[in-house]
Amino acid sequence: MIFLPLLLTNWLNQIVNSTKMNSIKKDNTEDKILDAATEVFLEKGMEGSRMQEIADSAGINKALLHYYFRNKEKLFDAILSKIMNIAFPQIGKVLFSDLPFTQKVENVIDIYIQLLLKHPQLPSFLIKEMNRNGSLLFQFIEKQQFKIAPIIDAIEAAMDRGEIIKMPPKHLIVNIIGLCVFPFAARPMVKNVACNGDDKLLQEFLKERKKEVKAFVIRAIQPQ
Amino acid sequence: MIFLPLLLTNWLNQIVNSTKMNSIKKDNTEDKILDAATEVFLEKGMEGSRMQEIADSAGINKALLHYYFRNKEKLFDAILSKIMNIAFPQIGKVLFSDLPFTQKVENVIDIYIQLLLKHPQLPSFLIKEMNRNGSLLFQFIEKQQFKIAPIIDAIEAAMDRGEIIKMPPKHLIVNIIGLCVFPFAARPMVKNVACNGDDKLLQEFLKERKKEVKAFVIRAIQPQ
DNA sequence: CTTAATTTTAACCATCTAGTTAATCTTTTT
DNA sequence: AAAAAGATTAACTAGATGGTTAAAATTAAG
Repeated sequence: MIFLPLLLTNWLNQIVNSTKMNSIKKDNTEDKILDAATEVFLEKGMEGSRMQEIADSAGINKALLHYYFRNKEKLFDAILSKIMNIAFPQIGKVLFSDLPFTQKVENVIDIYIQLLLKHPQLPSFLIKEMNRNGSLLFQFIEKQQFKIAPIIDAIEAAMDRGEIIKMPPKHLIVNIIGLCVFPFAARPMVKNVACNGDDKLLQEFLKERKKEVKAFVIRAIQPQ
Repeated sequence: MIFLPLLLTNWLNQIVNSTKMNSIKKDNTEDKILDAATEVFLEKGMEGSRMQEIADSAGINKALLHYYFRNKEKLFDAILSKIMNIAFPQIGKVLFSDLPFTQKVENVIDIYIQLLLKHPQLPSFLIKEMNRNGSLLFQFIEKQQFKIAPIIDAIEAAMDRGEIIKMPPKHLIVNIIGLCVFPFAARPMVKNVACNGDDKLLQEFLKERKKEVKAFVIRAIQPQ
């Protein structure tokens, strides 16, 4: 029975790595720019980033940035879809498999926190940008034809089957995402208040989240 | 028995209002500036805000801003402590009362979400600023002599008494705060994905959080 | 009422930053 | 090899923005 967790880990890494951003190092200039821009934008957001810093970070002249991407907005758009595709991984596969619902929930939490451990700046970046320009989200969600309805249907079906307790599905979704995402968004606070400002303790705490969030959610949704 | 919820509501409002920011409208310039600055900074953050906009919003000349507050940083610091004192309300009183622990948890959730309904920009503001300048938090927490240890002790005591299930106290704290805060931080997403972009639906959803978060947390921590 | 101190303003300055231009270096094509 | 196309650079421009200054308006003091 020991191979089961191994298999899960393996398959989980596949999903996460399929969306890795430091793709195969091409030495062509466009990719160098995109990689540098992704890093800087993720760290400082659209408004906090400087074209000069991105140029320096890519090891090129600032004018070359405008040669490849006409302006800052175009460059930002170019990396945004990349980032979005990382942030909204295809959890459909997990959700519409025929595992018990609680198992699906555990898998989703595993995938998400694994992803966040790899890209810890993602939540604060997205929160910053969506609050700066709400239509960003809207555009992306329309383009990706992302629909929440089937997820809600799946949750309601599980409730009807008595697999989990009844509650408004949207609140369940927000709860799960919030539990995964919040400590990463508020990392500096968690680090200072809960981990004495120690980076290693923080890292450990965030890794523990996988186990703790799963246990917490399961207790909250399992029928008595 | 009908007066009990009335009393609770009343007392809850007292706590929330004791930290209200639109204090008694004085017409002196300094307060006009502080009010305007608080609003603009909360909305757009330190870097996104413009001194000109704050001046306009306060109905004064830009130079007057520098007359009262030497520079942007000083002005920001002035409003930050104000905002911090709103964001970290004295939950000590609730936590160290002698109610059953689950009751304390419910009260804390009520207080927090009530506060967030009044100041919905708080979470995204704090996340933005703490990620921009981590030491902001650190300084404030040191100044306020905020200690997490007694809270953890109270939680552990409740666990030892068997009032709630055993789990790492820090994770419980992060879970509760995350469940309260996240949907406000990610408002634009919740609005678009869960509420069809409708503001009224969003408002209703956020109000429902009080009830839903309480029920969710209680189920997750109560002994079987 | 006059003078001094305080408050407010318009105009200005310095700096930062996105974006442009024209020239140079490199690669590809013929 | 010559010419053309593409990639890269240094130097520059325009506009925004934080901050200053000196004068004008207002209030307080004698």
